Amino acid sequence: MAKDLNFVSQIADIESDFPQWYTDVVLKTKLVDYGPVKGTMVIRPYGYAIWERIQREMDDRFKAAGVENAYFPLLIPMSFMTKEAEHVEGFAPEVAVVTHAGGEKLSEPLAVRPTSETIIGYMYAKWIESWRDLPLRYNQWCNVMRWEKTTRPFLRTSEFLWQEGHSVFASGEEADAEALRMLELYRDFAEKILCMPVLTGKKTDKEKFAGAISTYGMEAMMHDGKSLQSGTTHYMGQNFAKAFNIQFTDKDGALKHGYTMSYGASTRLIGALIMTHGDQRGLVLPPPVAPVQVVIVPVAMKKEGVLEACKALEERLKKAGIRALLDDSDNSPGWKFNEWEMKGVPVRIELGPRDIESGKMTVFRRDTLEKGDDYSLSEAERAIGELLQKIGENLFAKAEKRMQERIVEAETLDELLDGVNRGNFVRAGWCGERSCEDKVKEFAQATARVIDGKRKAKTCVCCGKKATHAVIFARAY
RNA sequence: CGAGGAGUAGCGCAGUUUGGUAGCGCGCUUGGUUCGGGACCAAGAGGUCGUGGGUUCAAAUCCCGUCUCCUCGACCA
Repeated sequence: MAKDLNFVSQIADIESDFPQWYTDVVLKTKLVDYGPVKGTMVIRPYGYAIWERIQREMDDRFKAAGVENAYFPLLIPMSFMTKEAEHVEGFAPEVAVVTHAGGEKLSEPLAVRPTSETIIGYMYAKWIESWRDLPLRYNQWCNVMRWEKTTRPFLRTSEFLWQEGHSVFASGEEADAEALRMLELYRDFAEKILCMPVLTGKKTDKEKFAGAISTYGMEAMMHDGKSLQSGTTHYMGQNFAKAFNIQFTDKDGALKHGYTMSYGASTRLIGALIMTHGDQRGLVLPPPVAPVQVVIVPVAMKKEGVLEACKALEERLKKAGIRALLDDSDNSPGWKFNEWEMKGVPVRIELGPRDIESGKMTVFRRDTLEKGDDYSLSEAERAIGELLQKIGENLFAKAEKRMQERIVEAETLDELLDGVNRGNFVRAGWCGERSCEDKVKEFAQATARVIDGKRKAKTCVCCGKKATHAVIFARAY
């Protein structure tokens, strides 16, 4: 019989050793492996398939919003990086620079893009002449490089994949509205596709993007109560337009600078969904992004008719648009159960002689770990389709409930510290002063994640003066 | 970048204190029996001990350098 019933212990304990749990899960489920260069990751097929699902869903939404895809070069002249003062200050420490090529020293060093505002600004300046050229809204799917001190697969890697959208508008109001509109697009995506509740809102000046007027963020609560920024949008005003001479002749004949905004979401989203839904057995993948939505495990595979029935079921499900996979490998059924549970497949169908004889199938849900055997084989497409839907809704509801239960209020620094120590998000008043924000960080190792625009607060949690905003504070990844 | 830990077969580890033939479990290959929660038997393959140097008759083991990974801080999608 089972030799190693404790196989689950191969994964570190999710409650007491969450960071190690995360590392164990991403490696053991073959989402990623480490590359030979510090901080780089190889995204393996199972992980990349999730990214492809994310790309497709998000890209559809961008296109529906009127954004076009393009591609800009990886290498950026260093002189571009220095044109916007705050931008260069923010990114300089983490830029990788190419100094040699073709066996010779380059006359001008080239930055490996950490983000593409500068090179895109340069190109936009060439393309924009008239108000008729606006708004200009392009997006690119690409890799970027940021030389980070500490790295972790998906969460923070030296090189990562993302999309970056860059738009120019004739007015600041339009550009800022677009930043908010894209933030809502991200939220809708996170909720519907990743089944992940998020908090969205404006960032404090301390947390905003280098060179932006306003930064908006989408924050999600991870299993350990820490926050993960999962997407951001930025309104730059005319900062970049002036640095790169993005000008247009307006309807009134006057030459004006455009207003720019940008937005990005990265492979970090994969880390976010792992740390939102995962449990002690490993991954729990939301059906919309799961590379395999249904795994079919034959029982007593060699028995007459079993494999045939499994294959027929796989074909039917595929035809119904469900990503089904028949595992006809030589491993024992028990081994397959555990393996696919670790890999987070939302639904497992066990099909053996007993099921086939009675015209039923045994169905296991990854989210609740419940197993039912009263599913009619003849209605598999409908039943499984509905179940996948239900699983997605349940994952969202569970995560949403957990997050709401763990948003607490604080009026003093001690309460705030106590709140984050318990793994909560803490909503508190803030006077708007940088010094108070810094002090909160020093005192509680918590940062302002987003400004909660829907709530009011009376007094600043730090200095006790009149609060200008209610802010969500949390420890963050 | 600061503090701590770790690199020995694909994976997990022992061996290092006290230098002396490279070990174990799982996995892998082949054949057979199995299959309703990580099956069993038999036979096999697989390692420049992260890497560079040094000490020594002799280094996985001692010394110096260096690279990578993990955890915790400071910085970030």
